Amino acid sequence: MRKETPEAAGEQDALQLGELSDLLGYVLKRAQLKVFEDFLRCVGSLQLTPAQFSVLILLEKNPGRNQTEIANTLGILRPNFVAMLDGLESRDLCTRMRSTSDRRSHILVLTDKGRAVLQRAKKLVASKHEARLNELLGPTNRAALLSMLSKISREF
Amino acid sequence: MRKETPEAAGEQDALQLGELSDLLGYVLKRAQLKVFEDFLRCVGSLQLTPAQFSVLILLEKNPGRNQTEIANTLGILRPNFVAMLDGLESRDLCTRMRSTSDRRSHILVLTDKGRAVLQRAKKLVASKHEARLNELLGPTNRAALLSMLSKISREF
DNA sequence: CGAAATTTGATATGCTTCATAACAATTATT
DNA sequence: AATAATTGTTATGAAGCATATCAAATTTCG
Repeated sequence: MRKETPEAAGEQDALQLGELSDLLGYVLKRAQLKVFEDFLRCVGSLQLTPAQFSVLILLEKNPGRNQTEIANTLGILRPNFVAMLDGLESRDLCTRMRSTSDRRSHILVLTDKGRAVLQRAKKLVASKHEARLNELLGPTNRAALLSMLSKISREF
Repeated sequence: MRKETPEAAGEQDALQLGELSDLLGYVLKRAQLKVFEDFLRCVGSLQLTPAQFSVLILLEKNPGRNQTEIANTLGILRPNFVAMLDGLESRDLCTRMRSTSDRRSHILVLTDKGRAVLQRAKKLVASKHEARLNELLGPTNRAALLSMLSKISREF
């Protein structure tokens, strides 16, 4: 077994990233993977993925909405949202209720358990996940980062 | 057909994102999708995905490396890199050459066509893709954004 | 040296995400 | 009333991502 250093398995010398280090999309993707990874570490004990967490947050802030509305604002396609809701509903985190005004649509509501899990998740995210980012970047930089990313999401 | 405004299909009022707008992972993912989308618009005429583009860049800056080394630095698992290389090789953009020093490994080399396509891709990326980002953020902000994202990739 | 362990590229496989077409039930349009 | 559109759903396929396994080649080390 050749093991020169504890890490760097497979490379003898570090490779040159070249213009990749200046390619925003590349750095963005790498950072996003890291952040999601840490999210799962922090909130994984509640068995919540980032996508599921985002759904619960939206249900809490927007009561009375149906599947299409929630899915659309999250960029989830309606067909793919069905299985996702099945999962949340089977764990009793939310419920589909037939709308009385439009019997085609399902109004989505958080259950008490869903609300409780969401509160715990929010605390984990704030105290572990976002806190670690704050420590790494500092509050000012973190705010600037969020602002620029939001701008890209909206206007790019 | 009820069509109040040209856009916003499916929602009557915009939903509240709530704490999602302050969740770095959420904003990061949305921004990343937008950037990749634009990358494909700009360089799609060359039939290059972001991942393929990153491979070609790495091959150019790191001649004489094998599949494991290239895949590892890009975070691609070796099994998944095989089909990717098959695609690039079938389009005559790169070649696998058996190493003379280690007959297990394949040295990856850019073909002339691969080099030419890469140059054209780089120009498209610089003149259309990154230029648009520069216009949106400004050079200073863009540099700060890159710096913070790199820091997250490395140290988070 | 020579047996055992490791590495490399590859195949098979499964899971998750993402995208499209189509359908029944219901509602809106005209 | 007839037609079109919307909602949730199913089926389906492509793409990304992960693991186990394999043969060939190399390295390690008794």
